[in-house]
Amino acid sequence: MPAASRSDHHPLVRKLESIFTLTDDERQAVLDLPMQVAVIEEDQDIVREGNRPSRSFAILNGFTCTYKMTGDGKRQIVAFCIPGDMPDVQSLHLKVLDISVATLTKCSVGFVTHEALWDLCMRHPRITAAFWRETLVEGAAFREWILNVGRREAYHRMAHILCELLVRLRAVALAEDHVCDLPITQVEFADALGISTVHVNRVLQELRADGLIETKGTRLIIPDWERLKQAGDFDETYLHLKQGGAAA
Amino acid sequence: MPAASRSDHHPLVRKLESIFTLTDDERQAVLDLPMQVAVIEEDQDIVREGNRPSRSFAILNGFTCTYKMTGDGKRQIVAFCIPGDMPDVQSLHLKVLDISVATLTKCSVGFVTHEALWDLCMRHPRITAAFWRETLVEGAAFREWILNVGRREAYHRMAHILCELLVRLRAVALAEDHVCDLPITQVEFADALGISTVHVNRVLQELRADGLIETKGTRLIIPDWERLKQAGDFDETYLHLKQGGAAA
DNA sequence: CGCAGGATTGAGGCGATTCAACTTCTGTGG
DNA sequence: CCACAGAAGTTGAATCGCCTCAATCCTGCG
Repeated sequence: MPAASRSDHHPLVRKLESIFTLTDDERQAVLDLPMQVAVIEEDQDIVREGNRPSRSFAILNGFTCTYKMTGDGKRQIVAFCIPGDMPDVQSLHLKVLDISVATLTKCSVGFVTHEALWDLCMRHPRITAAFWRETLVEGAAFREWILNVGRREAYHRMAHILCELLVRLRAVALAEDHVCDLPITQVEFADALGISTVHVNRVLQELRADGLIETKGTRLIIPDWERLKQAGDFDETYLHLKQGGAAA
Repeated sequence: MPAASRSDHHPLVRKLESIFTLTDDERQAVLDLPMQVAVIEEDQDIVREGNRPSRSFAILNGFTCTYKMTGDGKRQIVAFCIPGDMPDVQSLHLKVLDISVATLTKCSVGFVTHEALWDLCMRHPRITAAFWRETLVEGAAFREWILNVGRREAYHRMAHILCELLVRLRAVALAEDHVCDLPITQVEFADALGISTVHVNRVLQELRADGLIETKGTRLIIPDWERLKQAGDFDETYLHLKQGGAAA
């Protein structure tokens, strides 16, 4: 079925299908969503804290992060977003954005008006439920992030975030078993982990020296997944991924 | 109207009414929710990470916190929960809990089965939307928490969390303008802020010395709200409270 | 009165920071 | 194909914020 296979390429359909099986009616409604695609260069803000957007967007391609700033200009990245994510769904309910979303690489994103999203949700309660579920999963990731930043030392913190990224990338088929492309600079890691760039560098060297990771440019290779997991005190439960259904 | 005034005491009705105006039908559906009330002593876990609960609960009275633990036994509190909050709604969608919820004081909590909640949501899309909105607000608080722990020094971190608590307590009429009862020990603050108890103590002393706070037992008095806000780099936008509608 | 949990204090140590220089990449234009 | 510029990554030294350990002091309460 060419139609069905094409719909699999729609990021929202893919995301929703990973949560529950859509009826034809529901799938069609999602496919009918008017989506405006835009390409955005590296290191650009897509939306900014304080904005009052009238639409949300999904990452179709590329990496982004959501971040906040302190009054004295220090940045904290609170999440890395990968294809399929919708970093600012919140704006559907909350008038003014409390975060900014920036591209880490050149990205293509699909904008959908709040009006269209609302309409979709009101007609399809199970889709609303799925979005709500996604918000809850996102919340779980934030909680783990707090634990990571609050209670783990830099070395373990870094190991943990690398584990999270690999597992999430695997879930959207952007990573092989223990290899992935990670276009994240040390400055960005620093802002994500709440430490300095200098220290990120030192910690990465330690991880390399301990044989837990290898890097070639932006390519990350994990020679010993079990030991990295252990170093990062990582247990993927909090990501609430569908068990089993990663591949294919 | 005695009926209406009584319904105002229902924590969920109150919460929902703070988001949008319920129809009589919706209000009645919430009031009809079968809720099992329980009293739980201080320092008890209500639910634990790894549990698979078949019901969620609302805090009717008292303080709780949600927390996570690292593998080596360090605790990180990720949120303080006050009356009206439902710390584990997530369990409605996510099978296994990624957090524990513990009482800080003796609490009364109201349990509602997932079945009843699902039923309510499926019949009343606007109520689903309101719950979803709550989840988004909770997420915003987590993000700010990450920023706080990741990028602010202990002194400012503490000031910030005190600001958040006061504002949230005011919103549910549990605080006067600049005074509230805060039954949170220094150990608990330490676990919330990601610092040691000793340091919590020193930071509190600094805040007192600077005239930003006063404490009498569990009573917190804020002599200079503006300066405390400034010290905490606090801007309440992220709490997404209905503007205006605090008092009364 | 005496106990327990919470709060407080001091001293020494470590993790992480800052600052500043230096090196290595990567992409671009001559 | 090489030269160059800017970004990213690396290094060392001095310093600071916060931690740990351990003792002490409260305060409410049986």
